Amino acid sequence: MNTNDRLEQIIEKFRAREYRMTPQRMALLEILCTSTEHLSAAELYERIRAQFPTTSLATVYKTLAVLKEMGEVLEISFGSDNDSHYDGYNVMPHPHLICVRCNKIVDVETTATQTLIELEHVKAIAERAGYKMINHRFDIYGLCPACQAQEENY
Amino acid sequence: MNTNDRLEQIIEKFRAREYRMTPQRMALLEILCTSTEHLSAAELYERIRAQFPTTSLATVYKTLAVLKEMGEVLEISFGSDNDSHYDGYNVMPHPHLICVRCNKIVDVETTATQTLIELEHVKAIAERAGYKMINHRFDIYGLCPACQAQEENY
DNA sequence: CTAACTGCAAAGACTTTGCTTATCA
DNA sequence: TGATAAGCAAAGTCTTTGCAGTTAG
Repeated sequence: MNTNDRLEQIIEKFRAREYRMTPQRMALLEILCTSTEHLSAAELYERIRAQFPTTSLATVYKTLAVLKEMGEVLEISFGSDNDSHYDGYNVMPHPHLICVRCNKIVDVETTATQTLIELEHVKAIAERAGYKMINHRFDIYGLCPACQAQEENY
Repeated sequence: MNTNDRLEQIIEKFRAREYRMTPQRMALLEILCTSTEHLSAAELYERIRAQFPTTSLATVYKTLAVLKEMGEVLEISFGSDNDSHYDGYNVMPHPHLICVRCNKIVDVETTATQTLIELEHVKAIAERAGYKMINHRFDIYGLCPACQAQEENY
C-alpha cells in the first residue's frame, strides 16, 4: 500500500471513531508512514518539532497510544535499550541481528527473509490460536564481530 | 544441555573471569536454569527472597547485568509491558502471539516451529554478517479473539 | 458550542548508581 | 586480607497522568 492510501485509511479510521485529526497528529502520521526506520518516541518528537516547535512529548505519547490501540502502529524494544521504538508497518518485516553485549543492531536484508519465513504459514499459526495477525518480528541475538574479538580474552 | 551441566558451565565462566559466586547469585542461576518461563526482574527477586529474605532487587539487577554481559541470559520485552523479562536459554525458542491491544501473550507450541524456522539457515544469516548467534526470537503481533470481537463495533 | 486535544508539570514505574558494610577466594 | 559483592537509599530514564487552556468538527 502506498503512503497516501495508508494515510487516508488511518484518517478514515479516526473519523469513524470520532477522534480528531490535529496538525500534530497529522505530522506524526506522516513521519510514521514515510519513515522506514524504527523510531523512538523522542526521535519522533524531534522530527515533529521541526514543524511544530511547541509540540510536547506527552502529545506524542498520547497519539502513539491511540494508534497502538487502533492497531496502526507497533511498539517494540530492542536488546536492553530503555526506550520503545515504533513501527508504522511501512517497513517490510525483516530480521534484526542484535548484539547481546553492546546492543548493536544490524538489519538483515529481506531477500533471504522471504524464503526463511513462510508468511502464510505464520498467519495460519496465528489463526489457529484465534489471533488475527498484523505483523511479526524475528530477531537474532548473538555477539557482534567486535564483541567476539573481546571475548577471546577469556 | 541439562541443568547441572549448564550451571557448571556458568560457574566455570565466573571463575575464569574472577567473578565471585555468592549464594544470592547461585539462587538466581538455579531459577534461570530450571525455569521455563520468561521471568521479570521482580519475579526473579520474589523467588530468591523465598530463600534469602534479605536479598535486594538491586542485587538481582546487578547479577543480571553480569549474566547479560557474559551472554548467558537474554533480556527481552513484550508489547508495551514496562518491564524486561529474562530468558536463561533453557526454553526451546518458540514464537509468541502478542495482542497489540490488550498485550495478552500466548506461547505457540514448538512442534510446528521446527519446520517454520530452519535453524541452520538462521545461523548462516547471522554468520554472514559476522555475528555469532546465541538465540533468536520470533513474535507474531495481532489481535486476540476478545479484542477482535470488540473491533466489530467500529 | 463543546467534547476532545494540547502542553506543561508532576507523578509513576522500572532500572541504575553510590556508598557502606559484609564476604568470597 | 583485600578486592568484589550485597543491600539500602537516592538518583535516572522513559512513560503516563492531571489539569487549565485551546481547538476541531
